[in-house]
Amino acid sequence: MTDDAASDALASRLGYLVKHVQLRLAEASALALAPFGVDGRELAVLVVLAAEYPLSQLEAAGRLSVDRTTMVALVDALEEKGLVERHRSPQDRRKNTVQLTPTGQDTLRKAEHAREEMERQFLAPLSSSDANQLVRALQTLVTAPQTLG
Amino acid sequence: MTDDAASDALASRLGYLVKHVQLRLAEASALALAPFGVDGRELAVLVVLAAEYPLSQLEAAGRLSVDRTTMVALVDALEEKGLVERHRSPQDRRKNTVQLTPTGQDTLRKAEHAREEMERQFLAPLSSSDANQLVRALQTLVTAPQTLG
DNA sequence: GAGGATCGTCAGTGAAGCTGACTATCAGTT
DNA sequence: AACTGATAGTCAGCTTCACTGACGATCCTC
Repeated sequence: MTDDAASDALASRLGYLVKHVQLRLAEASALALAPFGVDGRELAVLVVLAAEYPLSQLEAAGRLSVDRTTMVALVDALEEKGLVERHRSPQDRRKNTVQLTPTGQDTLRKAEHAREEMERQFLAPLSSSDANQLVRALQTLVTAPQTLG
Repeated sequence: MTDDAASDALASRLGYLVKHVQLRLAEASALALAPFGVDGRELAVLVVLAAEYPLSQLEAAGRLSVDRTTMVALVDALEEKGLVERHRSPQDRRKNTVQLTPTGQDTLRKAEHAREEMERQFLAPLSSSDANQLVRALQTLVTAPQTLG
């Protein structure tokens, strides 16, 4: 009874729901990606680097909406693992072009496969049409113009 | 073209979507709650305390799935603002019962109203049936048993 | 009343992300 | 060609958040 009152009070709160979905997803992601030695953020970097070439660190940061100083640490980690290589751009020597090594491409392929399987399991409690609609709704919210104030 | 490739590669990633929805929501929430001097986490504490009384710090922490050491800091902040009061429980003197002050109840009422309006605006890009279904899907995912491994 | 568990508290730790400052480089102007 | 302003990468330092481990106070069971 009182439990229900508290549950109800939280269960409809968007902030609570999104935060906890995120926590659960992060946990499942860490577990699924652990065998490949990368985390979700690093894998996302590999994805954007593979999708477009060549990409500077700043451009990659822009694709992921992360700070350029954050990207430095991400590329550092990936480089130490031998998954990417930095090269000074000949066209603009301020920029680093970052490209995947063969190992990086291999890791990307396997880790992406594991991520897809993890997401499938994560969405398993939903019907496939509900799952699709969830993804579409999230895309809409992320893409929608910010209406602040 | 290449932009689309990168967008596509990210747009369907659940981790990316949920994380960025969470970031946007946190931003909107901070803006909406700023006038009341509380943040989303503090408001959630007020909600569970108002829904059930009396609640110890540990019980409140359990309702929100936060650590008890985190709850200490949250109650500290709320107490400093005069929104809650700690009282040693007479039944079990290890426990603090935490109750809302009149100011706390007033703040809760107003801030909850603002939060609801913020969520309405946040979900405005979706049809109302899509919004309802999104909330239901998130509830399902949060409630579903963890299938780790 | 002795031993083990529970609650609140605090100090320290780690991850994530930011700001600000610095260097190197580029582009446009004169 | 030199000067100016902007840009890319890097680094140090800071903030926030949440955790672990330890501690004292209190409770419960035997």
